[in-house]
Parts: sequence; structure tokens; C-alpha cells
Amino acid sequence: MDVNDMLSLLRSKGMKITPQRIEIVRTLIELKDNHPSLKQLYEEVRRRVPTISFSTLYSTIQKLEELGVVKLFDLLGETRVEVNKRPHINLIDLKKNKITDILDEDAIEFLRRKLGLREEHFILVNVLVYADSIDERH
Amino acid sequence: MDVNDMLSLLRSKGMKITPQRIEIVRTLIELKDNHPSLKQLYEEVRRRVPTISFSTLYSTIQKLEELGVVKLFDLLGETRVEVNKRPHINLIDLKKNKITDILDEDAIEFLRRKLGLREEHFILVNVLVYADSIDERH
DNA sequence: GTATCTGCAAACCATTTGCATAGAT
DNA sequence: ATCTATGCAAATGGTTTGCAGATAC
Repeated sequence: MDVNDMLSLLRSKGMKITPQRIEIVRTLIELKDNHPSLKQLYEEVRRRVPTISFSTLYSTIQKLEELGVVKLFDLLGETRVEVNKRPHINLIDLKKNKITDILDEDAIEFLRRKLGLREEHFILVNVLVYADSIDERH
Repeated sequence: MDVNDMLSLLRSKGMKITPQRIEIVRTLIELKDNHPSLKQLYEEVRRRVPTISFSTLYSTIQKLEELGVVKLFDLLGETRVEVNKRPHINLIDLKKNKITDILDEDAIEFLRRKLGLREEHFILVNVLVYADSIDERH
């Protein structure tokens, strides 16, 4: 899903497309970090629209969550924002405070079956690792 | 691990065993909810030691986390406390705000292998489910 | 006796809300 | 013209800290 796709989707859902929202969407899609905190996201968007308020970012993100465009979860007291891709695993290294996406479909399918999850369940698997280091294979 | 085991462990680590701490440990072990929030835990402990302060609970829980006796994670803005059992899966129903323990060893072992986690890594798998309902098999 | 613990109160800080003005359609 | 969005500022609420007196050992 690229920037224009997402803007079209939002427009079709009745959201108004403002300059602020355009930059929020662009930032979400272009940002290298796939799991920014609200604060990180805010700072990055402000680089593009210096006058935007946190309120505006906040209410937009809330809307995006309602529409299922992003998922929100908390890590160490901060809200993390993630553009909604297919189900995957976030490998969360709590020592380094670093998240790595794992796209392995077998693992997800295996878990689905084990956990009795149906197709319509949207899932996000956060694997919290309490250790000094995680294998760098990924 | 029962109450006395845990108290012995704490004593061996240099912690002083106070009446407050005894009841915190007992509550942690006896509570039906395996993943209470700090607030829930506080209210339950207060039922046993009405004069205990939140500060005392808080600092004790911090110590227990440092010693690896409990794990802490956040759900919907609240800190959840979990007595440290073997690696397992928390099936988190975000609609009902309910957590179910999944003890399936195959699933954990499968994930370990898939994710390249070594034996010494302590892991906790939180599966966030964004759906109206989860199969009641568990 | 001494190092640690307790409990009170205040500080902290990310999130959330209220509302008057501005803007998209 | 109307309905929604923006941005300021204040409120909220869970977490965290400072410290004086109390307690475990």
C-alpha cells in the first residue's frame, strides 16, 4: 500500500485530506523504523510540517487505528505505531529496545492452529526477549 | 515455586522479609488472575495489609523483576505483573482485555527455532488478537 | 547498630480531552 | 454552508522519585 492508496482509502472513509495528514501518511510509509513511538513519529512529521501539533498527530493516528490502517501497542511505556501489514511477528529485544519484523508465514500458521485462531482474527505476535543478545540472523 | 521457596530466595538475595513483602508474595502466588495490573495487585494486597502503600508494593515489584522472579509488561497503559514461569504464550484478547496462558511446549520450541533464540534467552510471547472473540478451547 | 524498608507526598510524563478557530468538501 | 480538522492548553492517570521515620537483621 503506497501513499496514494492510503490517502484514497482515507478519503473513501470520509476523512478529510489535509496537508498535515498527507505528511503523516507519507512519514508512516517512508519511515525506516517500522515501529516508531508516537513521539518519534511526531518529530519526524514536524520536520516536514513544523507547525503541526501533537494533538493533530494523535487524533489522526486514532482514526487510522479505528480504520484498521495501523496497529498500536505499548513498549516500555510508549505507544508504538505499526502500519498494518499481514500478520507477522515482532521480535522485541528488551535489552536493546529494538524490534525486528519476522515475516515467517509457517510460524504464524503454526501458531494460528495451536491457538485456535480463525482467519478473521487479526493477530500481532510480540515475542519479548529478556536477554543480552539475540541472534543476528534476522 | 511456593510462598516459602520464594521468601527463601529473596532472603538469600539480601532482601529483608517484612510483613508487607510476605503478603505481596502470597498474593502473587495465590491470586487467580495470573497477570494482574499493579493496581489490581495493590488492591488485593491491601485487603490483607490495609496500611500498605503503593510505593511499597511498587518498590518490591521492581526488586522482584530485577531478581527475575516476575516479568512486567504493559497492556493498555497498565503494567501487568506475571510470576516467572517457564516460557509460555499469553493469548491477549484486546476486545475483552483478557489474557489466557498457553503452555504448549511445541509452539514455544517451534518459535525458538524459527526465531533463532538460544536456551538462555528468556522469552515471553504475547499474541495480541484484534477480534471480537477467541475460540474458547483454552 | 546499620543498612534497608515503609509510606507520604510530590514530580513526572505520555496520553487524552475540551474547545475556539480554521479549513476541506 | 456544513461538517470535520487543527492547535493550544489543561486534565488525566499510571508510574516514578525523594525523603524522614521505622524496621529487619
